[in-house]
Amino acid sequence: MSRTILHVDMDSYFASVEQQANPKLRDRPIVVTGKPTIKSVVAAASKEAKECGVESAMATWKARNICPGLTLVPGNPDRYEWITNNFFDILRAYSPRLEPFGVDEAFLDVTAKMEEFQSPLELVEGIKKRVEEEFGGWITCSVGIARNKLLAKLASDMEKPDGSTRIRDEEISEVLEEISLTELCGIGSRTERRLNRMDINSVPELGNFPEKELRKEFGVNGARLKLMGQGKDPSPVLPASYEEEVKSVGNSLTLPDYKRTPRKALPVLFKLSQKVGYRLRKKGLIAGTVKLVVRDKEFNIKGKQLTPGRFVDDGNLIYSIALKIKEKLGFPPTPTMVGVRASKLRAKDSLPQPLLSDRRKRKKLLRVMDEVNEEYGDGSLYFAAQSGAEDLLPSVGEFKRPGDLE
DNA sequence: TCTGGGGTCCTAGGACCC
DNA sequence: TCTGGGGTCCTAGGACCC
Repeated sequence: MSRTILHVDMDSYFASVEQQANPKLRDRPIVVTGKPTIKSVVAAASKEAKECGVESAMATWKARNICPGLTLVPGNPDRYEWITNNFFDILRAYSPRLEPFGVDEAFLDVTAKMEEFQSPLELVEGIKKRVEEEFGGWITCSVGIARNKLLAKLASDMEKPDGSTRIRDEEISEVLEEISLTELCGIGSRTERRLNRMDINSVPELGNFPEKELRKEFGVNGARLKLMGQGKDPSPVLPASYEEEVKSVGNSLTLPDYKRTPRKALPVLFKLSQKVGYRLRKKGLIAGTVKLVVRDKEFNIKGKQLTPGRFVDDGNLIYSIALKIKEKLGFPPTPTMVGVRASKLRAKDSLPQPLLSDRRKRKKLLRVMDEVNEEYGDGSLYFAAQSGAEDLLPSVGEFKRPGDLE
């Protein structure tokens, strides 16, 4: 029996959430960015901003240029997470087989639910009505309906915002003829280029290509690619809760021009390490592996990781491990980005508690620091020792207000 | 005025153990 | 005196997604 799979995608998600939260932003072109500076990039654009041509991932200066009067809004991750949880709860009422895909999308297998409805579209109308009731019409979603995840995802993109699109089985081959390779989720620009080199330039060509040759070029992925070319996707909708097992926690930052030297990058790395440590503690996790990532002037990314044989959740330790890695990896003369990522995570309480009171004091100290930083903002309080960059930290008598430190 | 920041998964090779 | 094959862990790098 054929399955009925939905892909539900929130429209202009972060921007809609901000407009819902703040009436002053409604009906106006806004973009949500990481930091509201001209140097950053658009994370989400409101539909008013999209109308003037603003797209996500566009540099904010460029968005400003094509859309005068654009308002930049800093993101509020906690708010998005909260709304996302409400959103997923609505969907779960229709089927427990919900697979979150990013913060604002999910696949839903409603095959079993179809007996109760005349058509999938009727079910989708129900979902949309619930979403509207919940969020006052300010946050809407677009839904794709098809026999598998690949096609449902494709369909949800076809009519936006607030659309419902169904790809019926008999329409599949026609749809596949009309789309480009990269419109299939899983084929990016690199894969497209490799396919083009094999003289595969359309989705049907991919579907008809000999599997053996695809395997030769792409390994096990070759078989999957061929199926994609035929609009097939046997993968199940895997139910998982939204908060479920994070695999890694990392932070990175593109350096402003004046910090693009190894020496000036170190304090940034130090702060990123503290942030990673803080996030781990907040989640009650400890990490077995630390990875240092740097990007050079040519935008090549290099990373090196280390598994030191102990578990860490302390920014200072993470930083010192990062420094150790740096000795081996070296730093490009002009680093343009630095990042730290912690992986091999496990729950903190899965480790035996330390016996030394010294450790306990340190734990307490870290907890107090976290509270201060929560109150006054990231980086208000941190260790000066071990930063490897003491000279750039405020000296005694030069106390700075939170937010002054960069 | 180039090109953010958060992640995930996969592969391939090397080390090490049995 | 030479040396197979499997399992597991670690690491580097690539590709992709939102």
